[in-house]
Amino acid sequence: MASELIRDLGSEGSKLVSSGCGPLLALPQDDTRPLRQQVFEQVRANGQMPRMDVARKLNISPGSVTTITSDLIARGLLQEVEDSQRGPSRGRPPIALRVAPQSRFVVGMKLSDERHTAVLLDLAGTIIAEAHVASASLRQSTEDMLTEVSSLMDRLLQKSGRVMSDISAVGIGLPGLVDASLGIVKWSPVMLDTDMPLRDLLSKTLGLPVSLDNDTNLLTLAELWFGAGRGISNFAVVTIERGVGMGLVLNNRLFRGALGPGMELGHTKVQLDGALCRCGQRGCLEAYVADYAIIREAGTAFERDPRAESSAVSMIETLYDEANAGNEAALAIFNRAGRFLSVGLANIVQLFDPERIILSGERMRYDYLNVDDVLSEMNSMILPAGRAPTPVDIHAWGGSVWAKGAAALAL
Amino acid sequence: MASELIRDLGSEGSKLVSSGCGPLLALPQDDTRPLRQQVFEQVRANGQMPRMDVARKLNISPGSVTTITSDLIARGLLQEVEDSQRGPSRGRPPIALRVAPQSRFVVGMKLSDERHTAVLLDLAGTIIAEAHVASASLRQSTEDMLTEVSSLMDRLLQKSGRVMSDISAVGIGLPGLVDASLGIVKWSPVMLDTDMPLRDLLSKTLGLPVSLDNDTNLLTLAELWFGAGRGISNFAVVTIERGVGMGLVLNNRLFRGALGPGMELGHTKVQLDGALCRCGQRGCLEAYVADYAIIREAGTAFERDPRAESSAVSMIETLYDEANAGNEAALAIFNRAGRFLSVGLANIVQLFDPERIILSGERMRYDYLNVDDVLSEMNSMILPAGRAPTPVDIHAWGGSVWAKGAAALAL
DNA sequence: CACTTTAATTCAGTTGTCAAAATAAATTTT
DNA sequence: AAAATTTATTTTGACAACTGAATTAAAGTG
Repeated sequence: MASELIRDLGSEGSKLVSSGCGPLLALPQDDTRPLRQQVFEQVRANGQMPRMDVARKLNISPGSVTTITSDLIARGLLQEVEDSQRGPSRGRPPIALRVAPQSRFVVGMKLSDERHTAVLLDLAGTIIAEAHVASASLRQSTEDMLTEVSSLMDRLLQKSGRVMSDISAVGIGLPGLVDASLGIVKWSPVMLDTDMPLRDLLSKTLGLPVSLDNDTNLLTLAELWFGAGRGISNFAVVTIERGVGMGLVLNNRLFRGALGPGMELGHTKVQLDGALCRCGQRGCLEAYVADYAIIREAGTAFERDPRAESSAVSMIETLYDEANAGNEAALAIFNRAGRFLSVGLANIVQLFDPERIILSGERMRYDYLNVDDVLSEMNSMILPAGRAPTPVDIHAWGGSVWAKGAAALAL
Repeated sequence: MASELIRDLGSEGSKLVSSGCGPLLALPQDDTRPLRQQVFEQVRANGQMPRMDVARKLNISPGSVTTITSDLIARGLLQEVEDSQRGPSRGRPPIALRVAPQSRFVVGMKLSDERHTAVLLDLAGTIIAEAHVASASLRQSTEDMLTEVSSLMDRLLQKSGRVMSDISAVGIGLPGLVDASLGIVKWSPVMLDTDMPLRDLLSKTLGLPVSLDNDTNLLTLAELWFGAGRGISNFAVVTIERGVGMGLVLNNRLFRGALGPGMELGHTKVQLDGALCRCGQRGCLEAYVADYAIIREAGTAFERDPRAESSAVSMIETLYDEANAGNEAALAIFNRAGRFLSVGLANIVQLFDPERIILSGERMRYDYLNVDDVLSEMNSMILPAGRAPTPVDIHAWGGSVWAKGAAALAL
């Protein structure tokens, strides 16, 4: 049985003569963006920079920069900065370039079960306007979703005083399993339908190009574009919300995984035959760290009916207050969750060796789990002991961050 | 304390106006190999292919292919295939191209504590010759190592009838922590010295360009170039030998991690406060799956002195025989190791979502751990349950595979 | 034998980039 | 103040890489 699977790699020598060697690079992998775009991205990344700096940074000749930038300026994508204040220096003063703020706009949206958020950004990444709309119900039909997105868009345009034709692209994120390349929502907690080609539907409804992705990936993109991930090539973003999610940036690009719905840190196993997870399996990280896990523990410890309390959040807050007041049992619950989180983070470090880990989520959550303890425990679990500890950032975000990531997706 | 770490990402909006957005692409990362090399790699990957196919595959004009290939042929790197047998078809028959087998050679070496292996390959990846030399002692001084490598090279040249100047490059792999980009051996079980710039020393000794890397990465490269990894963009290679290691290919390229010595699957935690690992921590995967862990268990179960047996391998073999003979305790030991291996593999899938996992190691090892059980258990731990199971290949390799990977490194 | 089909080559033309010279705008030196 | 220096940008001619269309080559088909 099993031995049929086993092939002997060493004995293939004779076949190789005709079959070649080396990776079968399936893709022409045109990673080389045209220089025009590189120049534009360079200017956007720096906010503003003079032509010579662009030339030096990209290792191209100043002449090329002049050619390219004059073209970009003519198209209205870049503009020269007037003031360009600078200290006393010799030589002709450099004229900084920046992305023309009013040239194009993109919209980012985040759909959730409570309310949808949208932001309008210019190409420089500045927020021009923001709008919200409450979602009618926890789970919606596709049609209702399209309607709500439309009305959200209308409200955003109205607030900003722009019209539809000012918008170049829309990025949209929602929880669940999303195939970003095909634009299909395989399953989402906010949608009734499954396997829905939502991107194309939205694109037709709005009359604009739409990008679609998972909300965790969006948050990762937001960190890459606007947050602590800028300038870092490899990092992981861990979110703790209802579940535990992860986004990964490798080589300055969001890594979406190869086969499936992406990375599921929450269902990484941290204990064989461990606590029962809502996914039905045992020992998942989520079964120790997520809010329902904490509530479950509290219910056992204090014999409370989980359904007696009004909401999960308030229940955890009550528990947290008790822990702070010196209740040993409550404290133990949070400590245990923190220790398992340490395991999960340490495993990420062992497997990926990222330059940095960014913990992202509601501020509250990190107060619950004692951050310092989690980090020191995580570092104690990493080998070799002597290595420089992987830095961990903690970002508590406002509601619009997801939407900003969605806009980045569109850009 | 902790709260100082916490920044509010959402409130940074005002600063962004001048600081730009988008990833700070620090790297000029000129990923665009010259077209000449792309054509060559295409031909090498396919073994042989006519010019028109190259043009179609790379989306370049046939004219360019003619220009480039005639140049490559003139340099002796490519040659036309005479016979080019083909079925009846209309039109001018294509003339296939292949890598000229005798044009250049590379050498791959694998250093270990028992013996060193070297292979001589031509540019098409065919093994021309193979040589071994026993290593004098388990751990060596750098000087002794250089001497041994030299004599290994001499023996290889003698066997193949080539001279030093026929060789273009050398790739060398050894266990331990290796910084491949700097060519420095930070620590290795086969070397006495640490932080040794072995690559440059070897390069000076041999008078050839040398590449150096960790042996697990080498094995991964071997899979990418010659094995099951060809044509797959994202996969993981898991090795079970003395420890448990992993190599990762992302986007057709070996991923070496960002900060440290790379990926350490063996010290991934699969159990909080679990079994003691030789690294001093608890709950490492290695502490359940590695041979010393199995021996330790056997010692406890049967009250055998681990030092009484002659060698670890023979002890495990004895235990395996007993398990097959129906000894419940022995069987339980292997089953437990297998279950923890399942956890480790499932975690890789959850975090990376690779297209495929390749288990690589001595054939024996996989007979011990019941492969079918491990795989089905692994799949049962992956979410969502409905997804297509990640295929797992098992490769038992001969001794020269590592060395072939080293040669790939050189190519 | 003319015609079709496919592969490979030739060649004029386009494109993108660079190196070097020229120009511009400031500061420092004389 | 004029000249020299320094740095940024633009202009220019040259070059190398690649393309597209036409051409040649080598087979099969009717």
